[in-house]
Amino acid sequence: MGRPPSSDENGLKKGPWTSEEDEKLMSYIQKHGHGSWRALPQLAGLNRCGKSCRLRWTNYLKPDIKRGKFSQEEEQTILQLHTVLGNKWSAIAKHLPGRTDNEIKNFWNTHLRKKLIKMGIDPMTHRPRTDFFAALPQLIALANLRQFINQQPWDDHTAGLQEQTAQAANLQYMQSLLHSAASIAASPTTTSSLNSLNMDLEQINFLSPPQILSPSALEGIGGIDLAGQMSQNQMPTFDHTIGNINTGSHNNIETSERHCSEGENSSQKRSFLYENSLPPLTDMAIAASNICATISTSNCNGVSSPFPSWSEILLDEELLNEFA
DNA sequence: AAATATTCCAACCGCCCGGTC
DNA sequence: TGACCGGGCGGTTGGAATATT
Repeated sequence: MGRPPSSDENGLKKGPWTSEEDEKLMSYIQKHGHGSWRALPQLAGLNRCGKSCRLRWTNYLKPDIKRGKFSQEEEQTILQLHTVLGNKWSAIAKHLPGRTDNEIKNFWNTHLRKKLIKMGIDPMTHRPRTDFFAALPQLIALANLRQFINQQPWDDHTAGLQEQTAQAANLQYMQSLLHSAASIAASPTTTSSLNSLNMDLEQINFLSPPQILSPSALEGIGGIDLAGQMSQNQMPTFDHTIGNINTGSHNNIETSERHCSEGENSSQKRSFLYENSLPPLTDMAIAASNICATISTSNCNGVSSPFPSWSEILLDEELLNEFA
């Protein structure tokens, strides 16, 4: 692993360390301490630069280094510290005995960062991502879950359970909507103020359940051909056998798009939906705001919904406190 | 079974900062 | 005061290992 063996312009070796080199470095430092890193290689009989020796020692050879998988506690600690410290890996490492900054940095980049993105959280701000599209699969899935629950032939014994489940689904659905909306409102880069957001939200009540989002309902939103990109079989479904929601994951979207014809700006549109190619958050916030505007001029005036409007949800103090 | 893609992580790179002269 | 040096730091690279097609 790492780099191929090579040497720099001074003839100093680069690349992976051999066990012989490790042994030389360790025995020298154990006897004399590292002292001046620049002088160390010559004194220890190593054909390496001092910097390389220092990195090898601090990241790998130091006796108190803990190796292996990160525990749940360590993971939580890193997440919490990253919220406060950002990419200050050495500062974070000080709170994790035995872990090096390099190891923490790698763990962040390979695991935690991706994990947060999958959860719809911006890894840099630790806030929910400020776009509707990131939350769209979850929103659609929750809407469909609700419909699924309502359509089931429940008997008297399960009616109570149905009601509770439906309430839970409603609550979760509204919470997701609220999160998305609040993120946009909180974004310093978005152009829509809370007032205009409320206005927009009132006008997109048609998205409230129990109406199920179909590809045709999504067609044309914000000039983005979602219907073409999310084919019917990628729409969220409820897995009856294991009780899981198939949200029509980003991977599904990506796969389905390979079979779609490439329309104008299709690659640009596609990038909107990719989990791992995140567009700038500012763009997404503006796009979301544009979508609201587009919807408000083109859809469902006067459609009544048994559910509270988004603005009603937003203005509900009790709910706000609960979700705060 | 082979080809291809993705993940992982040790090691390197280059910038920056503080200490010394 | 500015040049130099040592060391620390975050970001990036690239190849082995592993997973997927």
